[in-house]
Amino acid sequence: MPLPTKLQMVKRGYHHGNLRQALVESALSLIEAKGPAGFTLSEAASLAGVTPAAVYRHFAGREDLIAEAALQGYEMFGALMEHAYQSGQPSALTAFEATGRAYLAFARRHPGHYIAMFESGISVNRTPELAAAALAARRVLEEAASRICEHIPEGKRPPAAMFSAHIWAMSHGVVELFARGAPGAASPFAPEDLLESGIGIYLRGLGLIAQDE
Amino acid sequence: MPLPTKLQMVKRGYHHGNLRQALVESALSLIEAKGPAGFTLSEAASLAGVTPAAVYRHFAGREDLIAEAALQGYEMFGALMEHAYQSGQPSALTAFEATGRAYLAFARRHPGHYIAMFESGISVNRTPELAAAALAARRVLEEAASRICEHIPEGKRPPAAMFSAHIWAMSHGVVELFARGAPGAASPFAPEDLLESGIGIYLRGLGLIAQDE
DNA sequence: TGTACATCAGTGAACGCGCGTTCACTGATGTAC
DNA sequence: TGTACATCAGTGAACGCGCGTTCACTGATGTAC
Repeated sequence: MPLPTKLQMVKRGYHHGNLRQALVESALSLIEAKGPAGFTLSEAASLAGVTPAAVYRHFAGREDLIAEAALQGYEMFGALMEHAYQSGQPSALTAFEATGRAYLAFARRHPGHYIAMFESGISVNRTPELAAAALAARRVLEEAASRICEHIPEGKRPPAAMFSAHIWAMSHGVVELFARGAPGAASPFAPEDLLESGIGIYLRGLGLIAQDE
Repeated sequence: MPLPTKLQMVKRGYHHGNLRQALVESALSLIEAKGPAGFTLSEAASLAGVTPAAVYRHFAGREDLIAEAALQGYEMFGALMEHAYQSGQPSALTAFEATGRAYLAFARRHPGHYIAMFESGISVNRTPELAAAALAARRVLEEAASRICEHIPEGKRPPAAMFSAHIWAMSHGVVELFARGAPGAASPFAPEDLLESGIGIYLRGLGLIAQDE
């Protein structure tokens, strides 16, 4: 008896085998290629080799499909941030910097997910599941920020949530303005360098990196 | 003979009087209310009290109308930044901080323009005119950054373009993540405070504000 | 001041299109006996 | 091992809709004489 597993997922008869996930992936490709507005349910269906009506066996509709793509994105994103954080240990500083880089790397490597999450207009409060995944991802950064705050003298220590919001905003801004759209859109600097140096200056402002370094 | 001017713009006969601008303003209201995807040419026309076909007397099509809204946005934006910059003079620092605040204020006060400019997906390189307006706005911030750079000892002085890119990114990130969408979306801090404190810490990192202040 | 005429901003009807969604159906699969 | 049957993932035809866009037109305006 030959091994079936992988082949069965690829082979197509009347039944698809794993249509739900195939649709999510088709949607991601289309979103990546044509933007969230250019994405149509029908096109995603035909890219998955299936009739538009078949989509309704797995999703409530167009929005629901995008929401699933975003959910998977948040889950990946959270996991990547967590992994970056762990790999930067034991130093609180390097762990923190690694999460900053992970943000940009995620946007670069998974543009479809990124768009579904941040540019498709679907609300994170659409389902409790989605909200939870988004919160979990944010928590990683907040946790990293709060760990690093312990190194700041108590008097001048900013709230960790504010600290992480700053970093998140800078990361997001760099991605939106310089990493997406036309490559090298508006700046002579690579987004990675921009983010790295920006975070560096910010951390220096908090007294976490020596002024004379 | 009674004074005609203002009334004629409001009164409507067969001819509108100032349809072009009325369409832009209708488009802005719709974009603000329903997002860039929810905006339709037909709806903008009927909001302006006119048949969809009439739009084609003034614009090449739907995209062209959005582009005009974005263009007017960039022009306003540039002027506001410039004004903020001037009003913060003569101190390079306060002038610079004022431009940061102006970014957020613009997004708050003119959400339709802001969306047309940054979230509608129209490219800044669509027309030379649009590109020029966008560049001019960016130049104000770069100019402010470059003036402030003179206060930094030469050795540790970052390129002004990088400096301004950081500030732009942080401002943009704060707006996107915390000022738009559901109010108070993801942070317990007011966007204004978040931006102000973030820029403050960053400037401290550059040695432009005393560490002990 | 009045008439003829050119201009052109807006009309309204029509178009083709592709969308999201529904529905009764059918064919493949897996299970019970 | 073979047959009957339940399940349900996919089909394909159809729908109503509103979109952007076009076209020949018409009515208001301003100007020349």
